[in-house]
Amino acid sequence: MSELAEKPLRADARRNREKVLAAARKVFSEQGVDAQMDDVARRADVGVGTVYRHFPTKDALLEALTQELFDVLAEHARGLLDHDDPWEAFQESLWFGAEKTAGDRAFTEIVAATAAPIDCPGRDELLVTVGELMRRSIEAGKIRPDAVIDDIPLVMCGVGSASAMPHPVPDAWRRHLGIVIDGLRAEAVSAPLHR
Amino acid sequence: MSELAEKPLRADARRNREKVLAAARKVFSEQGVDAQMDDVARRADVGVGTVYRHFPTKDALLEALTQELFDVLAEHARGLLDHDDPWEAFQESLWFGAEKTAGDRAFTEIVAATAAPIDCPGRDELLVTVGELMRRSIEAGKIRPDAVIDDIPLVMCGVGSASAMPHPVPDAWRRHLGIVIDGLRAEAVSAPLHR
Amino acid sequence: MSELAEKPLRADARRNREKVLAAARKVFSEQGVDAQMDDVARRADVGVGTVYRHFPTKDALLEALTQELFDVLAEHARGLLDHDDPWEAFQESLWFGAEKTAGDRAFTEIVAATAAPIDCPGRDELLVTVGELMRRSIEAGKIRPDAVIDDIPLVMCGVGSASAMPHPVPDAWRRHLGIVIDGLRAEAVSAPLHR
Amino acid sequence: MSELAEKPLRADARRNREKVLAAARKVFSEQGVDAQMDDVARRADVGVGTVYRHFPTKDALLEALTQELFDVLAEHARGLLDHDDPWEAFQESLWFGAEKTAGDRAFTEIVAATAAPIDCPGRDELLVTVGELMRRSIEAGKIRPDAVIDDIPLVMCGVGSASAMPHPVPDAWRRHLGIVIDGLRAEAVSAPLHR
DNA sequence: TATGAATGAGCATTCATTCAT
DNA sequence: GATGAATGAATGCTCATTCAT
Repeated sequence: MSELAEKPLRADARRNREKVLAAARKVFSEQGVDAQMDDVARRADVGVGTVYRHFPTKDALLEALTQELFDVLAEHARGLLDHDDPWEAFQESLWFGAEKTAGDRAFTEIVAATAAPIDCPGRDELLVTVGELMRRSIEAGKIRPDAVIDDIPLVMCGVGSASAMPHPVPDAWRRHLGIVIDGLRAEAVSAPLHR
Repeated sequence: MSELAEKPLRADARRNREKVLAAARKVFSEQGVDAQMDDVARRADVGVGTVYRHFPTKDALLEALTQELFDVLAEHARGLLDHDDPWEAFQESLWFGAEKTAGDRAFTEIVAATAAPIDCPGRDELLVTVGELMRRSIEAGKIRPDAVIDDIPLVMCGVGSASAMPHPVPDAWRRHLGIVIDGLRAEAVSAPLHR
Repeated sequence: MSELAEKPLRADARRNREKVLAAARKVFSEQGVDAQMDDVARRADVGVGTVYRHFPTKDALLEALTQELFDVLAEHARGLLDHDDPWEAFQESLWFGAEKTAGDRAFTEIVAATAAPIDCPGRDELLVTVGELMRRSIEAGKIRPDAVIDDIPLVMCGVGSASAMPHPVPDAWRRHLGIVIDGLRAEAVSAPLHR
Repeated sequence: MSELAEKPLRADARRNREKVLAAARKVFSEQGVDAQMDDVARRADVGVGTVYRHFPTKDALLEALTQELFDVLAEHARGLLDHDDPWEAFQESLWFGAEKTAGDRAFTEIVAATAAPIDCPGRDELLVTVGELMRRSIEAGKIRPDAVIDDIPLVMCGVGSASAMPHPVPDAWRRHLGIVIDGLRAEAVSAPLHR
């Protein structure tokens, strides 16, 4: 925890790193991964050079952003492992993830792997944790037994795409998630999946 | 069908147009909208000029591709309007659409509006028809009454993204669609949507 | 007249050649040398191939056009050699040339050599003839003795540019030519040229 | 001079901007407006990107070049407004303009409007000033009373074309201008212009 | 260290010319 | 011969990344 310490980073440097990340979050979330590094720099009110000092490539920046988001989600999900009701916890993990994610164009593009194949470290960790909540919910008879964790990312693509629809409907992603959750309930099974 | 008659097009021209369309279908579906026109030309085994003769801009080509797909789906959906069981018909329209669409990167990017705002004429027509099937299914008590047609495109984004996942699971999209359909059933309602 | 005969050319072929020339005249004179071969073909109501059958390259076509014009001018100038008053004849040759030439963008570009260095056969012949009229006028004491034939082409550039001015003034070229002619008079000499 | 202050521009940036302008001046003046941006960059010994950083489009660069030239001419002409003898001043403005302009292919093409309709801000200002010198000269009985300012640009086309003639004669443009000036004298009038 | 100017490979598009029908 | 579709080199412009100040 301290051995690894990657140079404490001067105070102003850390501040700049944060400014860049914040700007990048906004810019990429609004314009998608095709947004330009110059835009990020401008939004952060620093020179491009500074952006590159902290993140060696555009992909690295995107990865940091993605990682950061996955970390927040994973952290939250881990907290839910202590929840009494796994089904409640599972749902909450989805709602939380959707909330953080809906309307983030870059994130959606990356998750849909539509964008360049950026490594999503943190993704797997999140999925493992949510997968555990899922397993418990299945065990508790709340989720259909044939559901698997890989079903979840696709849901998130739907959620993410909501805000980009031609005629965006507010809360469209909430409707979507609601439907999917209902479809995941044990009672919902009409036929085994993968017909 | 005959009134508009846009010049019958010489036999070889039509053949090339088809070659270009086929190549574009492959290239864009594999690499997404960022694929290059030169790639399309190479794949079609023609010069770029030929691609441009048939489609004045890259966007026009993409639009043609999209339109074409929507047309197939709309046509199919229209045929389903005659089906006895609207719920069966509705499901079939989704399965058909998903089948045609799953794994098509460009289409997914466009539908998720992640890509440049390409006009999707045909999209609305498809939605109107599927919307009608939906309405009838609701009336027949098969689909939850709070479902709306705008819920569908989000599903398709999930379907489309399936093949692009880091560790693609075969039939992932089928599982996804199965779950969503179960979530759309009238019996599935657990709480009104849009909590 | 017959020995040289470059293949009599079938009637329809000759007709096509004329159609192409007429179209090219219009198109290039309106749009300048950057006009496209396809435009010429469309205006002539033939395929590009036909244009190329008669003129192997764009430059050849442009050259034919230019030649044709120079021929008309030279022919006219030759006729003026018989005129009694060389000064009258000289002026007439200029007015005639200007009339034929004013407003012809391509011709002006070529004469101003602004355009690709197209060979102007015929140009020299014209200049020789007009030069002779000039010489006689000088001899007759009408034109300033220090004038030379090379002064004339520059005048024609001014004439040609008139119609392309931002706010074209009708008859602008006539005013220009009038001024220059007055400047060429023997009485006009204020100081030797080429100060 | 200070209010508009368009960012002082770093020393190296200004230097490069000058290098680009100088290169562009040479390249376009030699090869005309069809010269390539890459050529300009190569001549300036910078990357194309640098050219584009300073001038967003080729047209903008051409416009800057043109503007710059017009500014020099207008400035010079304005200085001549103080001259005692308007006729001397008028002539001087023409000689000065011709000197700066002769042999500049791009400028000639633009002035002859042969090239794409580039805005020539500055052109009007120059003409207004020279027009004033002209008016005064007419008033002073030195220039023919029927001359107008619009007669001047045509002269300049002749001047500009001189260096591009097939067999360029040194000082050809001087001869041309000398003739025209003589034609503009009040004594030169033989018949009203625009016969 | 921060800045933003410089770089140049990359890509969409045009158009003279060729050639199959 | 005529047609117009096919070709592909050429060209303007972009943007991730580097580097001088």
